Amino acid sequence: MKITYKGDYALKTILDLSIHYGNGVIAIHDLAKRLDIPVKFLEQILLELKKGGFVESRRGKIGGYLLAKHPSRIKLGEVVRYIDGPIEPIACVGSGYSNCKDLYRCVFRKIWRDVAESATEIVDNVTFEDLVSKVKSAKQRLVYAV
Amino acid sequence: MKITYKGDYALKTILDLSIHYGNGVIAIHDLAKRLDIPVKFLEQILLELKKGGFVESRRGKIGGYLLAKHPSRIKLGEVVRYIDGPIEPIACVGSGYSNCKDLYRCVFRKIWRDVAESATEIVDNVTFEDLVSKVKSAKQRLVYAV
DNA sequence: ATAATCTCTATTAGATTAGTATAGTATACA
DNA sequence: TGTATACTATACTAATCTAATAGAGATTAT
Repeated sequence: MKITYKGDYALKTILDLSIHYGNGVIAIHDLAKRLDIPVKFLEQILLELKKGGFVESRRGKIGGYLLAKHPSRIKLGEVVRYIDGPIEPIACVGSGYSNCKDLYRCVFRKIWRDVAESATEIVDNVTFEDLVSKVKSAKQRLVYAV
Repeated sequence: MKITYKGDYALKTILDLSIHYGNGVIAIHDLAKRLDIPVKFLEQILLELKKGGFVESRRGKIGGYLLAKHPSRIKLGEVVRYIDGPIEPIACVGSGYSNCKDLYRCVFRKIWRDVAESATEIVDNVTFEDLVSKVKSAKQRLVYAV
């Protein structure tokens, strides 16, 4: 399991769209500015997120992007798996490897599977709605702190 | 957290040496044959494991490698961290990032830390002695099965 | 001496990743 | 109906990482 730079920003993109959920579309230009990454790079991320069914787009002059479903219906784990692949420390955990040749590997596999399961349990138990409320309460604390 | 090919074989190397613990040194040639990887590649792995204090070596004609400590005193997690780096899904979990600039990142960081902690708990709770006994009982089952 | 073994560093080939470039297509609106 | 603005799609590049190879050297039993 490795979250890439692209994956990291895919998550931040969805979080941003979650925060602005219900306010219509958001232009990629604004999104890129807030996330502080190149527009062209973000384009690729958004295209991939669209293919994955996480976001929708409107073309044309007042076009932009918006979430394809309510933030409460998008799990953190789903997005991670879609962008950065299976949540496993090594590529031998999933099915298709059950008849592994060497005993050594098998001894480790059980452990990697445990690790993958515990990680999955964590990230599949967090929705973007949860994250939005965390962002909001963090902002709240900031206000009081000042 | 990503176990590389090299890391995978570093673990298998230590497991092999654990199985043969107490029988003196093992020549790299034999090890490479059992693990089925190029000798030259294994050399680098062993050199690194030596630097990490996991194995010792004897030079000269009847030289070879052996574990530097008893298999019960080597945790799986130690070796993983030494060869493949910190057990984190993304490089923003450890200390040194506590003053992160953007709120977005902070919201995710807590989760990546949770993931890292649960993975660490698993791999730090397994010693190579444990793995050896698993290998042995697996072999036992094989015998009975035939 | 010499053969067998470990030591050390450099190099290469391929894959992955972040980022850039460019030529489109769709739509609102004057 | 023209045009500005936005999304679509694919190709390309530079940097980094990884697996693997190469070769010269150091140590030790016999």
